[in-house]
Parts: sequence; C-alpha cells; structure tokens
Amino acid sequence: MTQGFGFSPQTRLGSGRGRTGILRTPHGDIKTPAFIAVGTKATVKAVLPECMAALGAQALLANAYHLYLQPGPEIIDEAGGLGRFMNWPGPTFTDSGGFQVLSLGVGFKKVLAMNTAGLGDDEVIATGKERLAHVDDDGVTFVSHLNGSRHRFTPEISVRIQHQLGADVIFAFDECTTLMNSRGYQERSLARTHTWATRCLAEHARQTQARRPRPYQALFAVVQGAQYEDLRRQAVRDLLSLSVEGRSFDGYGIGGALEKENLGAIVGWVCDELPEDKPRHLLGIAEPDDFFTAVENGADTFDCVAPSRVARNAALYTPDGRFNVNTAAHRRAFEPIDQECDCYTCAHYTRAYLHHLFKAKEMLASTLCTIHNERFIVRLVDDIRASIDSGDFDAFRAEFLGRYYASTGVR
RNA sequence: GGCAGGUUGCCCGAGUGGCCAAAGGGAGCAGACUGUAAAUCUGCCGGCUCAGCCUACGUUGGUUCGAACCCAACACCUGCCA
Repeated sequence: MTQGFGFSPQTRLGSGRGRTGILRTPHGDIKTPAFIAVGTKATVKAVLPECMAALGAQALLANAYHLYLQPGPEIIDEAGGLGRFMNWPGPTFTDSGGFQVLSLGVGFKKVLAMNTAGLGDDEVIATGKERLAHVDDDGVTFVSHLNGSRHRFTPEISVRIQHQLGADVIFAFDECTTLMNSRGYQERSLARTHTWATRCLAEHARQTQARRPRPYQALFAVVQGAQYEDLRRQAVRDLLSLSVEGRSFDGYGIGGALEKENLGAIVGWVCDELPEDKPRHLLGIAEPDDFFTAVENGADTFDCVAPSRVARNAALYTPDGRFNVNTAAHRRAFEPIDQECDCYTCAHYTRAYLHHLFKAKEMLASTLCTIHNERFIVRLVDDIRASIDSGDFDAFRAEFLGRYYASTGVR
C-alpha cells in the first residue's frame, strides 16, 4: 500500500475471479464492487454533491479533457483540488481524456458496436468529416468543442493535468478504439497505448515527486485490445511488465471496444492476467446485466454516464425494467417511480408530477430523475456486493435479471 | 366611412397555375442513449378497405385540361387615415 492508497480483496465469489474488496484512498474507502458516479465537468449534472452522498455514491469521476478546457487545471489546483472545488469530500477519479480521442474523433455520433466482418486492414472505417481529434504516435491534437481553439494532449500532459486536478485515482492516457477499426489498426493502436502507458508512469513518478507532500494519487493503466483475446491478454502482460523506480500501476482500467456479448469474456481474459491485489475498473458500463457479468469476471468498480444522461431524458430504472415517464401513460400516475425504492424522489414525488415537469421543461425533472437513477444503480451494485458476501450472488442475479428483463418496461 | 394588408393542416408559418396531403418550427405520440460536444438525438404526425382512393389551404361561385395559388362576391381579422 502506498500513502493512503491500496486495495484489499475480501470475499471471493465462488471459485471464480469475482470478489468484494476495499479500495482505500486518501479521501475514504470504497467498498467494491462499487459504481462510481460520473460528474464529467466537476458536477453530477443537475444534482448536489450532498444528494449524491445521501444516495450512497461512494466516489465521483470527472474528466481531464473537459476540466482542462474549462475552467483550466490550474484553477482547480488553486482551489485545493477537484474534491474541494466541487464540494465533494469523498474519493474522486479523473479520466485521462482518452475517451475523447474517440468521441471527438472518429467515434462522434457513431455506434461503437458494429459488425467488423469483411473490413480490410486499413485505418478507420468511419468517415468522420469534421473530427475534432486527430491521433498520432506522440499524442492527440484536439480542436476545442467549446471555441474551436487547438490543443495538444500527450501522455505527459494528461498526467500533469490530472495531478493538478488532484483526484485520488487517475487514468493513463490511452487511445479508445471502436469495433469499426480493423484488427491491424487495433494492434497498432495497442502498441501506441502501451508506449503512452510507459510515458504516463514516468510522468506520474515525476509529478508525484515534484508535488510532495500532496496526498498520493493512484495511477491506473487502461487495458485495450478490443474483442481480441490475444491482444487483451498481451496488453495486460505488457502493462504488468512496466515499472518506473520500482513502481508500477496502482490499478487497471478495462476500456475500449466492447460488444455486449463479449463483455464477460473480455473482462475475464483481462482479470485472468491481472494480480489479485490490484483493483480493476471497468470503464463506461452500467446496464444491469452487465454489472453481474463484469463482477463475476473480476471487475471491481464501474463508472457510466447512463444513469444521469438517461434520467435527463426521462428514462427511469425500476426493478421491472426501464420506462420513459414522459409518455402519456403517466399523466395521471399518482404513484412513485418505484414503490420499493428508498430514494428521495420516490419518497416525495409521483410519476405524474415528474411527467408534468418534463412536459413543462422544468429543470427539477432532471434533478429528481437523476437522483432516482443514480440511487437505483448504486444500490444495485451495493446489492451485488452484499450477495457475494452472503453467498447468494447467483440467486440474486437470477431474481433481479429475471424480473428486470421480464417486462418490456412500463408497468 | 376611406386606403392597404391578411385568412394554409392542433398552433405558428412557407408556398402564388401542374413536381402539393402542402417546406420549416412548435405541440402531440413513440423510441434511443454504456470512460458526457447530450436539458440531446431519431421516427411518426388528415382519413381510409393504404403501390390506390377520399377529404383538405375562410365561404360561395367562376376561369382553366388542371387552382392553396387567377377572377368575383361575401364573411371575418389587422394596420394607417378620417
């Protein structure tokens, strides 16, 4: 363990890779498996940090690219770090901006999951005309989506920014590819991501040294390799072989192109190769069935924009599936979103009211619905953790998923 | 009372002889969203026995092979002048 950071596996799930654990950070412990709520620009959109704490969120994840553009990392540094700046006393994570290489680049408004059969060994299939990001071996050039100004991210710059932001867990700068990329491109990209990981580790060591005695920030590498088992496994081995001044990565992120059907296999390959005592964060995943699959295969933490984004668009989770409250069926539904839910919204408001708020375009709709969805997802992962401890994981999964996917949504 | 302009589908609003069941918005209805360029995006949106037909652009009548579009009268509405 390093200066307030560490991971201790607790209960093992059967004889497989899954487990519960405790992730220690300078700003508090995280019981895993855990859902890390996303607050890209240093705020979970529409919700107060106090509410996030009240609904059980253990940690928040923000984004280096977005905060670099606005307000700028030096301001957050001066403010005393991300947590202080946004009034979140608990653990924080920042993503490196690697995902933006994709989302602002070739992946903009594109479906990440696509059939790659028949594709040649060329670079990219997507024809993103007005890409805002261009990758080369040294880094990425961005055009700001805010004002069109040009910026450059390299592994060193991303790590430096993330040190200024001061999150407890930071991620190595990686290239997030899509399933539209050919195998050849995936290989070249992986080599690049690996080189970048090396540079991130070195810069991390420099920053950690230079910024003493600040609280230790943990650096997680990101495992890429798309849907290819050999690439995924090799990626992990390569990352495990890296060390700078005797230090290696504090944890590992699993990212990139994932088809839902491959999720379990991919997480499994990666976790197979990883040591037990390092935490594994699965990036950007939050559908109920995905949690079970990923946890079973060894993932410890998750982050995802889905609960909040979807809530702002009127989609709500219930034990009986997801539905949209803005549909006419809820105009007179004077009942909570979910009778069984213990969230603030369900305790005080009806579907009819939320329906009205959406129709009236009132921003409280976003707030109340985000509270519910975040609570639902946080609790689901909490329940999964509890089921591992009690030995009821399989039963809980069968019960939960059976009910969740039984109906098509509206009940 | 005079002069001028206007009346289009639930609402606003383009269209000025055939390519018009009629652009665009909005509303309505439904759907999507997985490391947030997302309070965003997509589809539907007159009716029917639906590759066709019917009903529709203030009302009535006319011109024309053919009219939301041209002409006449009428009815409302809006500006300006008295």
